[in-house]
Amino acid sequence: MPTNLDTVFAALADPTRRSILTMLLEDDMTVTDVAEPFHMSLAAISKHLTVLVEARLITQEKRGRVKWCKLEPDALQTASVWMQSLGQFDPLDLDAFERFLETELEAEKRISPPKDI
Amino acid sequence: MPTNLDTVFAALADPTRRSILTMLLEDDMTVTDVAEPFHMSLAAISKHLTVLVEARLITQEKRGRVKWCKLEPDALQTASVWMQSLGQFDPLDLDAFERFLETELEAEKRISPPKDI
DNA sequence: CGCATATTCAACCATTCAGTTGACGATCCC
DNA sequence: GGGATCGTCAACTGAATGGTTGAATATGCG
Repeated sequence: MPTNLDTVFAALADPTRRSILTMLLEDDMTVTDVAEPFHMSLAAISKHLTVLVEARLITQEKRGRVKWCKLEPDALQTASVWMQSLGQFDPLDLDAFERFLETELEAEKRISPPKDI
Repeated sequence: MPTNLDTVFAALADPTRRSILTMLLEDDMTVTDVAEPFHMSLAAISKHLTVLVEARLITQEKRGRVKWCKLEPDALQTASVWMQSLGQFDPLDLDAFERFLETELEAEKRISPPKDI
């Protein structure tokens, strides 16, 4: 019985799925539009999207022939808080947290969406 | 060529490994001590520890016969910042972030260390 | 030295995962 | 109705994962 954290982290462990999430950060997209930049079959992308849905990282809504994919960032928060608890600073200590953010925003810049990360 | 985010998230996707990390949050431990609460072979735990080392989530240092495992939370930060960027709030907006933490600390309480999560 | 402890290695097994291809069900539109 | 498009399903493959057991390697100690 995989827990929520299991599925969320497993979903995030794949670079294709992380790319999809960053693409959806910009806008909602249809399944074929999501698949377009990748060199892999539509079926493969469809499977990736199912993984993201089951991790509750996205939702899908069928309108007519097409299915729209929408980022659902709430599921990230449990995982994010879990990770912060390992970061060994008190999440309520915002001073420590501000220091953490200052040092870590450099690292973020090194991450370049929408390509594979 | 798996990237850092690949290995970090993959490492976090396993509940045994997350349990190990929370145990190490309390104190450094030897390999056999880490293995003790789990119902699985020492070799299995040794493999899990290797995964955590390769994700740079822990370090190991051999002193005499025993090998000490130490939490290395820095590797979490890249991943954590990546997740925050998906959370759609500006990490520098601490007001928004404080609101986020208030609502999410409940969720954290539902996570009970040191058992399997 | 010789034994016990600590950890890893090697080989193996079952399961899951990421991808493919081809067929199929919906839906839109002429 | 009939053709084109959108998306999933089913079956398959190869590789990775999580676990086992038994042997091997270090190291500490009497």
